[in-house]
Order: sequence, then structure tokens, then C-alpha cells
Amino acid sequence: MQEDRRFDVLRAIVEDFVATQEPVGSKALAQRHGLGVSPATVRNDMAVLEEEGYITQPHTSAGRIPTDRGYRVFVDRLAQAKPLSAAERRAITTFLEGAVDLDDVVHRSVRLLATLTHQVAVVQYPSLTRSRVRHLELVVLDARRLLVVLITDTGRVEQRTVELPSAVDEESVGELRAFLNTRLAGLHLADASAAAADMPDTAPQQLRPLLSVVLATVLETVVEQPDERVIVAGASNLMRNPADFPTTIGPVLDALEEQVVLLRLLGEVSSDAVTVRIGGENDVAPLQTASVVAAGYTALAAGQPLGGLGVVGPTRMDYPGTIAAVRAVARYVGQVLGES
Amino acid sequence: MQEDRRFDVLRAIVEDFVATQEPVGSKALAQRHGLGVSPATVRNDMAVLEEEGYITQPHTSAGRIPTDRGYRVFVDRLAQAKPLSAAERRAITTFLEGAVDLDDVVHRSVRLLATLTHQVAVVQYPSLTRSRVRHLELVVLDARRLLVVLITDTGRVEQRTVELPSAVDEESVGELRAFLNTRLAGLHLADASAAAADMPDTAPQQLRPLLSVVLATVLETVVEQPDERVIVAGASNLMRNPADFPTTIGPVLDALEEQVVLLRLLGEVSSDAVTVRIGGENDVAPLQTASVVAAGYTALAAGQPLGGLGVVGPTRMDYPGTIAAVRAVARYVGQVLGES
DNA sequence: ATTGGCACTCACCGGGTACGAGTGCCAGCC
DNA sequence: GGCTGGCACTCGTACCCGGTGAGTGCCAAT
Repeated sequence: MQEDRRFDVLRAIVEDFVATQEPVGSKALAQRHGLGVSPATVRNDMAVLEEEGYITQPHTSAGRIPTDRGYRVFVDRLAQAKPLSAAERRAITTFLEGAVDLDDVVHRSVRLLATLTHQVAVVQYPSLTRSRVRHLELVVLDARRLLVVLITDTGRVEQRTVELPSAVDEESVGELRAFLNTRLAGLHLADASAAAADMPDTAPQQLRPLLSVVLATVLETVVEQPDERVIVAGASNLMRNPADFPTTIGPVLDALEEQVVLLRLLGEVSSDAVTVRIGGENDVAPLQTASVVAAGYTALAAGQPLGGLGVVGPTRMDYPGTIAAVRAVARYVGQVLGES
Repeated sequence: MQEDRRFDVLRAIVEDFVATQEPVGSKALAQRHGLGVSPATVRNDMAVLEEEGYITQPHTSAGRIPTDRGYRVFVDRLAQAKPLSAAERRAITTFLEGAVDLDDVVHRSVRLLATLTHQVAVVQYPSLTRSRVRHLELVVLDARRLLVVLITDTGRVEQRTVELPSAVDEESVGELRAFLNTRLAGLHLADASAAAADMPDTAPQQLRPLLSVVLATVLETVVEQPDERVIVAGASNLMRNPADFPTTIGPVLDALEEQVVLLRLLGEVSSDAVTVRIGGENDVAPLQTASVVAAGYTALAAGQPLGGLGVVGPTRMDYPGTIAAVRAVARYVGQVLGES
């Protein structure tokens, strides 16, 4: 069936081009891959593939390179999953095992991902709204200022200083602390607003003024303006091959420093499936010459992802290997976070 | 006096080269700067300057560019201080004013520094060892695990999970919390070891086993393995002009991702004076084609700096402007941290 | 449908040349 | 003694130009 072979040709083109970074011609292709037909036949197939928009030629007398659309069908239909090597699996476990706290987990993950894939890696901290309250601490700074510290089950710590309308004493702060913790501990932050709504009514009368101002701060911190954070590593991998981004490295690096942009990249991951966005499929303008491979990580087997992680690289990347690495790291990160 | 003029020539060369990024020749130089002598005279001066190692020519028939040594005498003797513009001052205050917590302060500072100087900016979190204990919190995770959270006066929060040898109850944890806080609050972490030494003896008998394991963790976290942290922004400024780092952008970016390297860069700042290290003066190999302008920031007017901040850029940079910006940001960061 | 053949295109490479910025040196001048 | 104008020289850059070869598209034959 000649259509099958046409896709074999496309697969071969993608693989060769990813490996060599050079436009691939009909002759070399017919030889190196054992698809027992002559270069002329390959040429015919190429002509069709080009007409259908899967490949293109940079200039008349050169070979073909895949288009975004070509990569798309490659990852969707043609790529066979590439299992990680034993060494890679070992690297992942040993690397993440020694982490002492959340910062450590996130930092190690991002470095790991960057080294495994040789791309720029991005890891999001567990989203506040999807975490649960582990503990809420109130520290008296002085008579009119209170430090509110929120600790989540994923290990995130958020703090805010609250200016008080009137002086407080240690004792009532202690009561409030106890009250808030029994009410909030274990609660999903996403449900915090609802839980907070009827809280003033059930609180001891004398705590209510203090309670309301503290609650307002907590809700503002974690619900209205949740401080979603992202970190990046391996930026130097971008210029491993300078030809990848002809003149556009600057904008790409700029985009990678914009938390907002990164959150959008990672925000659309659903559960723990790996998402691939190729070139122009990215709606972020500076990244339209790049591909993003991302996945969410979850502490539980199922459920809403706590956060996302992934890598950014040239459209010409090793998709099977990258996908495998991202998936594996996402699994392990979820696992490690689930333990604590 | 002809020696004065020679240095005028050097200053002019540095300024022109920084501005144009091109080797500067005798003719253009004699014209553009009003140093009423002929090109021929300038050539003679240049010959001397070259012999003394202040300038060099990239190839025979090109103009001169400053050497590291040339930049050195420029910053030491020739550069006149360049005051910040009103707009820049305003940017600094408004930018740092809205910060809600330490992370926010540090992130805003590093972005600010990057935009002001158009270089890569680096900011260190306040050093743990030079901070004071504000509060120590113990959260019971389960019967055998305790979460220890340390909050410093500079707003840093460090947490560690402690595995306990035996089960504990809320009550003794509460006692221990009270005990530790009265003993540690306000203490410099640098003095924590000393203070901890005799602590077991004065503690209530029944708390001692628990105390020792918690203390061990705290000391390990903040004294033996203090988690000094650094963040970077503006990496894309490195390739604002690709000619700056002929082939060496990769290594430079790599170096900027190494916490250890960055800490060494910032570690040598003394008080709040601005330090400039030019090219080969850097002992970090990949940065020998770069310059580092750094300063420490202090919460109090005098005293040990809490941490360092600075920028990394090509040796060909606007030293007066960069120095002014780094100094100003360091002052403001210290000020903001002192308030809380 | 596949294949071998063939003419054609065009980027890349190497060599050769013209150009011009910039220098060093020297003789003359203040 | 220091400064200046003049002049020959160097050498990197830009440009041109023909040769080479990889790769293509098309066509006739199988």
C-alpha cells in the first residue's frame, strides 16, 4: 500500500532530520532506511508529502525538512514510544530521593529534566489552590502586626504580614490559632472561601474582629492572588546549536523569564498525560519556533494535577525521548510529593 | 602635561568603544572628543598606551580596544560617577515598594536590576547565618514525624521534616515550642550553635530527648548546611549583542545556573561598597570574558552585609551607569528588608 | 506503480581583486 | 621637546565569478 510507505518516508525524514539537523534528500534516505524502493520513488512520495504540507524545502536544490504539521503527525501516529534506559531511570530515582524539602524537590526536578532532555526545563510549584492546609501559624511581631504563615501538605509555605486595627495579646492570638487550625487543617484551599464564609458566626465573639482581618489576608493570598511559581533551568541548552533559533534567541529567553507565559504553557496540562505543542501551535508568539512538551503531576494516582512541568526546545527535537523523560519525571515528582 | 592627555585618550577610547562596540581609530577619536590635538598625536599616545598594556588592536589595520587592564584604570581613576536619572530613582522606589514578602522583594529586585542595567542580574537571599530567629514552629505531622519551620527576621522560611525516635503528643510539642522560642527568638543564627550547647541542661527533663533531635535538625539546616540561595534574571541580555561572547555564551549561561559559582561571585562583597571584577580578574573560568559588578546589602546602616547582589555582563559595559544602579538597588533592598 | 535517466537549479566554496580604515614613521614646525 | 602633516604600508572586508555537487522534477520505459 503506497500510502503506508509515504508515512514511512515521512517518519524517516523526521528521524534523519532530527539526528543530522540537515535537510534530507531522496538518495540518502532510500539507502539508509531499508525501505526497498528507489530514490525516484521516494521523490514522488516526497512531492506528495510536500503538497499535503508535511514537509518543505528550504531552497530549491536542497533536501526536505518537516513542517510543524509533519512533526504533528509524527508524534501522533508515527513515533514509537522509546523506553528510558536503565541509567536514566536510576538517575531519576537517585536524583529525587535525596530531596529534603519542597524547594529541593523542585530544583532537583528541573535540573534533572534539563540534563535528561538537553532542553530548557520548566517546573511549576504545586498549585496553592489544589493543595490542602497543613498548618496555619500566627506570629506576633508587635502589638499591631501579625505574621500569618500558611503551610500546605505539598510543603509550600506562604507568609504575609497583617496590620491590625487594634492591639492584640498573645492569648487571643493563641485562641485564634487553635480555632483556625481545627477548622482549616486538611481543607483544600479551593474550598477555603466556602469554609470561611460561615466561620465568623461560629467563632467566639471576642475573636471575630481579629478573625476577619486574618481570614481576609489568607483568602487574598491563596485564593484571589494565588502565587503560582515556576522555575527554569538549562537555558544554555537553547544555544547548544545556534542554528536552531536563527535570530530569535533573545525573545525566547525573554519569554522563559515571564512567569505568566510559563504558567500558560504548563497550565493546560490535563491529568498526567503528556501534551506536545509544536511550533505555531503555541499561542505565545516568541515560542512559535519552539516546541513544548509538558505534563501535569499528581500526588494521587488520579485527580487534578498539582502542577505542571515540561521542556521547551526547537521544533526539531527528539520527541519520543523527550516525551518519555517528561512522563517519567512527572510520575516521580508526583510520587515524591505524595509521600510527605 | 602629556600624561594627563594620555589618560584622556584612554578614557575616550573606553567611552567610544563601549558606545559603538567597534575598535576606535585615531581620527574619529580626535574629532569626536574635543581634545584639541591632531590624529597623529593621538596615534603616538595610543602607541604608548598599547605598550603599557591598556589597549590593544584586534588586528593590524583596525582601531584599538581597551584591555582588562585598561578598563581597570578606567573604573578606578577615569570614570566620573554617573547619577541615576529621576526616572530611574522613581522606578526603584515604586518597584520595590509593593513587595509583599521576601520572595517578592528578591524577585522584584532582580528584575529591576536587569532592566536598569540591561545585564544579567543576580540577587542573593539574605544569608541565613546573618539573620535572626523570629519564630520557630513545630507542626505535628503524625505521631513520629514533626515539621520544623524556622522563620527569620529577614523573612526567610526554612522547613525540614524530622523523624522521631519515639511517639510524641501535642502537649510536649507545645512545651518544646514555647521553650525553644523563648530561648532562640532574636538570636543571630551564627550564635545558635553556642546557645544550643548548654540548652539541654536547662530544659525540663522530659523534653530533652525531643529537644536534642529537633535542635540537631535546626543546626544542620542553618549552620552546617546553610541553604544560601540566589536567583538570576535577564539572561537574554547576554545576547543583546551576540558579538560580546564570540563562542562562549553556553559556558557563561551554565555558570549562571550554578548556585555555587554565583555565591562565590557575590560572596566577596564587603559592606555596601560596590566591587568590580573585570574579565580575567574573575577566578571563575567561564566568566573570564565577563565583568561582575556587585555590592552587599545591609539592613542596618553599618554591619555585616545580609547578602549580595550584582550584575554580570561583557567587559565592554557602561561601568559608571552600572555601578550607580547596583549601588542604588543595594541600598533600597537593605532598606526594605530593614523595615519588616 | 515503480524505476532509471537526464537536464536543470542553486547554495556553497575557493580564489582573486579592489577598497578603505587605520597604523607607524619621518621630516618639518612651533 | 612635543606636535603635526604627509605618506607608504598592512590587512580585514566586500565583491565578483566560475566550478562543483547535491538534489530535484519530469519523462519514457518496464
